Amino acid sequence: MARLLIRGFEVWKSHLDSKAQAALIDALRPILKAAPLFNPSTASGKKMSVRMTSAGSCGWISDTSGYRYEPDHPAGRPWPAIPESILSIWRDTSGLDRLPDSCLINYYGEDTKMGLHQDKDEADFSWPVVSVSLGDDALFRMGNPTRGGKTESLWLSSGDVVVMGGEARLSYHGIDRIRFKSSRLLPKGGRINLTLRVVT
DNA sequence: GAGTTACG
DNA sequence: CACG
Repeated sequence: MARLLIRGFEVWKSHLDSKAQAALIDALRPILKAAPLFNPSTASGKKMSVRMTSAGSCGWISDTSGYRYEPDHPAGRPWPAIPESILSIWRDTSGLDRLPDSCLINYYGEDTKMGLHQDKDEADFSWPVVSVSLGDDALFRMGNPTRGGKTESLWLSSGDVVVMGGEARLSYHGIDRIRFKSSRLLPKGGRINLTLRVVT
């Protein structure tokens, strides 16, 4: 549907219809079984409210040792492969031949928030980051490449895709609020965000 | 350091 | 009292 450009963030509203969204949830089920969600902490030892896991050749990890990409789930097994249905969202929205190495899977519950941050643990910032929203609505905040200054917020809903490339690739962004049970995609409520990245 | 809160 |  509509494509908005806000501070360099490319927002594809309603990119995925409800059938495609349901198919993605089905594709995620075996991944979450093989690589269960875990509750990370920041480098300073504070618990994050989001729960996460990954698919792909590497996954983003945060613990008291710091932020990095690892080839294995904390339990020791390699991350599951990224399903074709997810790779095809990357192709459609990025238009690139190169595929992402990593798909971070974040689960947001009723009170989960994600503070303003940059995605900067990747080797080459010329590749965009693609973010897929599934489930409950989320208030997304978009800032600037440096801390401070004005920000703009936008409600993201299930099926929306955000592409962070170019001037927005290193821009601060975060999630301020979840409208719990605003969507019926996940019967128990909550939001799943998929973040696709070229890491290496 | 992807956290939390105060404050205008 | 919601927002930045």
